[in-house]
Amino acid sequence: MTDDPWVPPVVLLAVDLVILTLRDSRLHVLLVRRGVDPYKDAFALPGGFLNHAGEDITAAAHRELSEETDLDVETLSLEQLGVYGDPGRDPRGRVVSVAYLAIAPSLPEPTAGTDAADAGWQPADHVLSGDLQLAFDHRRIIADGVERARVKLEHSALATAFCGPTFTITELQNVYEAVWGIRLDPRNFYRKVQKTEGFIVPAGTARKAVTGRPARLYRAGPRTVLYPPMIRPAPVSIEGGE
Amino acid sequence: MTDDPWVPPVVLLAVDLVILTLRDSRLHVLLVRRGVDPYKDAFALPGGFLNHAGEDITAAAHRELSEETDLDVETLSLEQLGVYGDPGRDPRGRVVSVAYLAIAPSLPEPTAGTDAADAGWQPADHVLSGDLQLAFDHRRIIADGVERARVKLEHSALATAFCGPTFTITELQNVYEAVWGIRLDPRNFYRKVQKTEGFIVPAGTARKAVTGRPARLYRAGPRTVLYPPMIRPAPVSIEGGE
DNA sequence: CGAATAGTGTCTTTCAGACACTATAAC
DNA sequence: GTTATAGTGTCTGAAAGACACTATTCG
Repeated sequence: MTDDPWVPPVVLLAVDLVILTLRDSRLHVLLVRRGVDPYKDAFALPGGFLNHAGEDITAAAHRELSEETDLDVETLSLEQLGVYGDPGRDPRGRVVSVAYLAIAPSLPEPTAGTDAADAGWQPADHVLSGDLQLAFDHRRIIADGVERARVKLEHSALATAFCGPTFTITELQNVYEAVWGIRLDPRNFYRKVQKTEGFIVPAGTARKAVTGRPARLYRAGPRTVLYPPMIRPAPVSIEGGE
Repeated sequence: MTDDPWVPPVVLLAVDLVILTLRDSRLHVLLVRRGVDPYKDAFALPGGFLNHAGEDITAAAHRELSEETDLDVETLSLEQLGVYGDPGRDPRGRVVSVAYLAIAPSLPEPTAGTDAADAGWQPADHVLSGDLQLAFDHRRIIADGVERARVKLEHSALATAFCGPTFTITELQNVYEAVWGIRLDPRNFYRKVQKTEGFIVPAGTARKAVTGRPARLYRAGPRTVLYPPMIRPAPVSIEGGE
């Protein structure tokens, strides 16, 4: 504390979106290619600064989301991931970014990019492995977003956000397998999902596959918190380091 | 959106701390009484603005924490809780606050307040029930912090952060009971905690109670992620609303 | 001895994991 | 019929919940 005429410093506030979806049973993240410096031509998360000083941060996230995807705001999962504000993360000055995690159902279209040079879905494992040049600390943000999605799949009905309005149990299982990166036994998965009351509710039967028995369709149920949770067979590695 | 030479808006960045501890087997949160407007004389979370434009946010949280408590930075749990930036949350202007959650071991001293008019531990349930006049959106932040602590107790060794360097299993059980707000069976708790390898490690035996058999002492083990997790008997209420 | 707290053993039920089996479609 | 996917039934082992019992201190 000082007794001088001290004034608190100001920062630029940005919003970044980690938008995850499933394509070909693999987890993908939406990235744009930057058209301007810094990090020109590198991949980056969709996002941007607040429009005006009075804009709500969550509203800004929704705005950026609808600018980058043609997703319905209603059907959409969007939650705050965290703040990334290391000094020096942005060479332009002190930029503090609020990251959001959004889950999108599989979209047939690659993307309807508007803002950025071009936008597209990139496989998450490819992005995280470090092969792609990413702007700022966005690789870290994506890693945090993927990990958040993994954890939320256990305790919430988030998995249904990856699916369309109706889906089969097998499709739901694909979500878990893709996000967790493991294989699950279909029989046990059926049993577990069915007995978790309110998780999914029947929505008729329909053809989904070209061959084989037609699967029943389900919609997301009213339950948002899963108890007991879905069990992730084993953490990637049992933590122990000291 | 304008096509004028637009410049992004700036915001004031603050840091707020939800510091939780156990006193008399009840969860408490550290609050200060504001000496200045706005919300003069109301209770508020310890915190403040960045010192200078280049200060790291986490560093600012550590700084505020050591200003409010005399806790060792090393032994301390501090993690980001989220961003609270609603326009209008602060009448002075656009203030965006990054909230942090800190867990403190039970301290004999009420507090060594320095910055604020006076500081003290308040029972969490009392604070959350709405009896106390709280500044800004701090009640909401505290509620989020308590909920985060509840969840983290299940999957991490956070509970040991509530205890001193050594503790008995009964003391550890008290942490779970206080934070979760339920009673646990001591026998089953012993079994569960003991077989979670690396959670706690023996640290001799010593007198803790005035009467009865002396309890063994333990220290926090190397494991930070608990797998399998501690099971919270039932969520406060099974979520279902649509 | 009794009171009080610490800690162990055991039974039962529930549930995850493994896997054999049946069901319904296209061809 | 064969092939392919959907869905059910059953066994087994591990672990949570309930709770009787023993252990070690103080007075």
